[in-house]
Amino acid sequence: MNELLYIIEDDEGVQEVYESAFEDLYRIKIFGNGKDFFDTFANEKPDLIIVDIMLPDMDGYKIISDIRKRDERIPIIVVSAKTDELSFVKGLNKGADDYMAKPFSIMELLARVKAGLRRSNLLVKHQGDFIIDKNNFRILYKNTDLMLTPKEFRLFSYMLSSNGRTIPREELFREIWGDEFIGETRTLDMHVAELRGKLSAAGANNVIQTVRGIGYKVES
Amino acid sequence: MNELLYIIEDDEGVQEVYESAFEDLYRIKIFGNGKDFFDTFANEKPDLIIVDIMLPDMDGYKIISDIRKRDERIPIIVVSAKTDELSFVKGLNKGADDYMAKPFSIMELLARVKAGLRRSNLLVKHQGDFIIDKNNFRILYKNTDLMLTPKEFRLFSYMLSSNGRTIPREELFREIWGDEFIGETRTLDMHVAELRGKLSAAGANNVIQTVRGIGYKVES
DNA sequence: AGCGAATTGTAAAAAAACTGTAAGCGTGAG
DNA sequence: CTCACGCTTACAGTTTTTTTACAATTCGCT
Repeated sequence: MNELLYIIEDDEGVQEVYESAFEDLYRIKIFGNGKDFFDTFANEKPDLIIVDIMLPDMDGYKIISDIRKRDERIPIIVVSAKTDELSFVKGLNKGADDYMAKPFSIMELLARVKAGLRRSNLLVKHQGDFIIDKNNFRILYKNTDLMLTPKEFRLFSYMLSSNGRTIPREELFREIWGDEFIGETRTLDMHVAELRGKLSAAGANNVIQTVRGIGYKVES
Repeated sequence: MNELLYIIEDDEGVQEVYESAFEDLYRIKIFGNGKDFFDTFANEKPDLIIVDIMLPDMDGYKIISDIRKRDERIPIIVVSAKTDELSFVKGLNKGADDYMAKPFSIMELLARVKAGLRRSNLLVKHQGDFIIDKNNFRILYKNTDLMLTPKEFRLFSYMLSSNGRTIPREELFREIWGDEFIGETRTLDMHVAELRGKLSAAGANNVIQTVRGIGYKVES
């Protein structure tokens, strides 16, 4: 559900800063050098990449252009301890989208990352006839707003994002309700009923199917 | 490679100041009046324009709006010897991006120009009918200063700058109040109420919409 | 096919959460 | 001192979420 960030940074102190900053907000993987990064990058693409320019085994600029050779659009944020503009300009010319000087504030970091994700349109996701608009916490079905409440929004976007897989009730509880695991109650069913109501009101029928004994499934 | 600046300024003494200030940094062309400027402007577009408001043959304001008719995005910096705020406000409303009072320091000039070339760092930002003036911590709506307090200014400029996105309350707390995130209090609502009051007093209605359970949204 | 337990759907009521607004307090600048 | 500003408290009006209670459905088993 959360966006996945790759961070290339060798300083362990700074690594910790990243970890605490993104905790609970995004999923992150931190690489201490360029090689580890590219090994993983070959198999899995993140939603955004943060690169420190000064690295032990590889030039940060080279990393940026290598990333760009393999992928045109993933947002890249350059980070550098150098205060001079030149190093940033160079990074931007290699294909980075944004830059930050060390030391940076957590707030600034979060803002940049969010901006990067927005730019790449990740906050608006198309899923069949549905559009999940995380900017405005709405879900549209063929251009009509389903007018979901916050909980419904979270529930249904989770369902939509799990391509046709049957999602166990337990998983939904865990994801949407978290630890406050609710024992015996019809809460989930109620929300599903609400969703079904709003869906069919918008002309979308049989979107949420129940898989008895397991959970629910959303046709992709 | 160097950026090209056009400067409209009749005073020869001031012209020399510009020349020495920009020497080696940017290419500049200085015009003593509006006619010369537009003759050249028809054929070649600069990266930034500096306009003195008091000119012999033509009203500086008229120049600004004429430029804007022909080009939407070239940054324009207004310069005036008038110390009153009104002339600047007028310039901004005609489409200028920034302003400077004479006499100005070379450093200030360079900073403004640099900021202008890098639109993102501009101290004056146009956002729909609003003008965010970070020089003086004001926000203008169609010629009128909203007279915001510092906190209101920070809050509303943040809201304005997030193009139509729904901003969660949490984010507003984080951005405006920082880490002193106190649990439940109506502080944010109060400031929003204040803002709404001042907005509608200025004739701007329904600018801040509340998105229940999430936060607020400012229509783009 | 019929029965019963487990599971799911639904309506209504209850509880909780959320927002707007009024009133008042403390503080610091002028 | 007085006033503007930022914040808090209290409460009312709504909306959202959960609970309760019961109906309906499914499935294994005889």
